[in-house]
Amino acid sequence: MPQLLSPKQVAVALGASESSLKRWCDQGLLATVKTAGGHRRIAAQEALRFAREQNHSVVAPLILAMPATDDRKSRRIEGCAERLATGLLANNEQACHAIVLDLFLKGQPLSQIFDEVIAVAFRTIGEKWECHDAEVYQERCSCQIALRILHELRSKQTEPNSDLVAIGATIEGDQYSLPVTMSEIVLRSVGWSAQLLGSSIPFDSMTKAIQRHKPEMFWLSVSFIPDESAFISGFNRLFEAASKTNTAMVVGGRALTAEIRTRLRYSAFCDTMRHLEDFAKTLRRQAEVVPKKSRKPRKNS
Amino acid sequence: MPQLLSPKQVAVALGASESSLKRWCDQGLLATVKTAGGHRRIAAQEALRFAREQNHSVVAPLILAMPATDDRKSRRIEGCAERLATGLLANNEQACHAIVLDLFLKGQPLSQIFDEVIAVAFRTIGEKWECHDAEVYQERCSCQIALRILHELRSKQTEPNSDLVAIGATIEGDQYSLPVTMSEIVLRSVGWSAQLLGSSIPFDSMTKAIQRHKPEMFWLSVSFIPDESAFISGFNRLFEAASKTNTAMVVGGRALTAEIRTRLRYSAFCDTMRHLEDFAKTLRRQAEVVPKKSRKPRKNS
DNA sequence: GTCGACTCGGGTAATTCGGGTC
DNA sequence: AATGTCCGAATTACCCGAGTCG
Repeated sequence: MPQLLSPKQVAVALGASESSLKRWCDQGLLATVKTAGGHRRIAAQEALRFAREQNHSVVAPLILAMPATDDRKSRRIEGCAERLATGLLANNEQACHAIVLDLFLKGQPLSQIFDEVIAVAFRTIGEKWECHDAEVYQERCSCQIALRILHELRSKQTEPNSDLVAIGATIEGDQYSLPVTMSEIVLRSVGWSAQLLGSSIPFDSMTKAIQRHKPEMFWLSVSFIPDESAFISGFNRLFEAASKTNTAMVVGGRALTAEIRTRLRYSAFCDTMRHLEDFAKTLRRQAEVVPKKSRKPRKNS
Repeated sequence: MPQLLSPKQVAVALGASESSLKRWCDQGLLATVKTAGGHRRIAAQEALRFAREQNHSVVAPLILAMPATDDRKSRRIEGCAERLATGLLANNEQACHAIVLDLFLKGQPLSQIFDEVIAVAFRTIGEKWECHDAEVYQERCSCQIALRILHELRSKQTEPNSDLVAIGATIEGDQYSLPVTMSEIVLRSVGWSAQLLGSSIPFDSMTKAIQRHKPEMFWLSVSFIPDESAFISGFNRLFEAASKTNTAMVVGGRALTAEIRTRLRYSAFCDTMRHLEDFAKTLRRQAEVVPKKSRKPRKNS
């Protein structure tokens, strides 16, 4: 059975307006089938044929070529993770781009896209890797693609001008930059001036950063712990330093097992990006009620 | 994914009249696609390319995905490295962005921007770090900013559709992603379908990638060598595998001292991005003379 | 059955076409 | 030789109230 697309989907795929598409259909340039109610439906293959024939270069052939950009799947967030994982492993950057950007433009909260699509996709890839169904380089390559997508999302955010500053990092030896980058974007999306230091930062340097910038929040994404005892002592020293500047310490990451957490001191532990988002919102509201130090006046309030 | 612009949009972006634009398109100076009704559509990347190489510096209000330019400062490449280093250390992302993108827009070759501005700036930062004038986190943070700038540059390149494939990576334990990312962009700028696997890839997995994709080139950026003898033996095994698929092995990076190089086998060693660019051009010309395997016919020849 | 998002027709304003001239 | 302006016809984009889809 042929894949049927709505006029709008084909329109965005071809980079044309819906009206133009309508005309083209009525002129017979594009074969359509009609629903009982008279709505046009275009077969994916037909759209591709038309694209090649007339336009020769399509804006987003991926939307047409990708499996099941059917209404149900593309609109709902479920299924996207699966399609993203497939796209990443196939090294189909355009398709991956389209999936995530679509969700973003549809108004899905970033935290949800990260938790339910990107994180899930990488969990899938990780499982495949463990079963030797995927190569190391595929996983790394997927990270590169995801990182580029994240950077694009970030560039679409409004520049934060809040006086609430958050600083984030990963610990020395932890090279997983994806989660910590997602955290930065989520924090920026809820009005924080979030600033990612980068991956693999020694605790000493984090301390320096806290002392120098006195942020309202410091977040640490921990995906890998090279030396557990060194981590615990280093982290707790960092917590001490953060207390002195009234900096909330937030931690997260899959390497923080319950067992390790019992030996850490922190302001909040976040399992997901949504948790982080909620905590950041709470903290912001509180800060607005109790202004501190040299707070600048806000725009309209 | 490639954004299509109308002739008028491009005309105002370039500060020319629509008629001139029409003529340029018909002359073949600007690649266009046509709608079903015969209207021209120009890819944003194509317009950017044209602006860079022909219409240099006559770009007025490129509000189309490029930041406003500052003629005074950005004209000469000298001094930019210094300003970039200052901007990076001050964590002034916008300024850094403007410096690099201005040079790009003015038509500076990417290889030159990388060699003479970005690399120099990071050398400066490295020196400051050694003198304890800069913190580790500042260096890492600078890398984050630079990476975002590189990703933006990459997104402005025309999508490679060459059948010359290059694959790149850094070795396991080498986390310096800046140089290898710059290499990818340079290769793409001279018509290669360059594909970065990522950082810290085991030799075994590189071998798999070569065997699976049979690229015309494999490049390795080596900024750090955890284990010298393991590196040498691993690399030479990789070279063997590459020979079997007729893949040119290109290496570069500051960790490759003359002493180590004597114990390696490779097709080319590149000290700078310009070297890499020149080598890639040479290889491409050769490949065009001696077409291989299932080479597709090129557009007009 | 409700509901939000989408699509239907059709009408109108804005662009773009090709070509000719300045 | 190259650019900018002007023209009638054709094409495209945007808008609206009613109806359909999921």
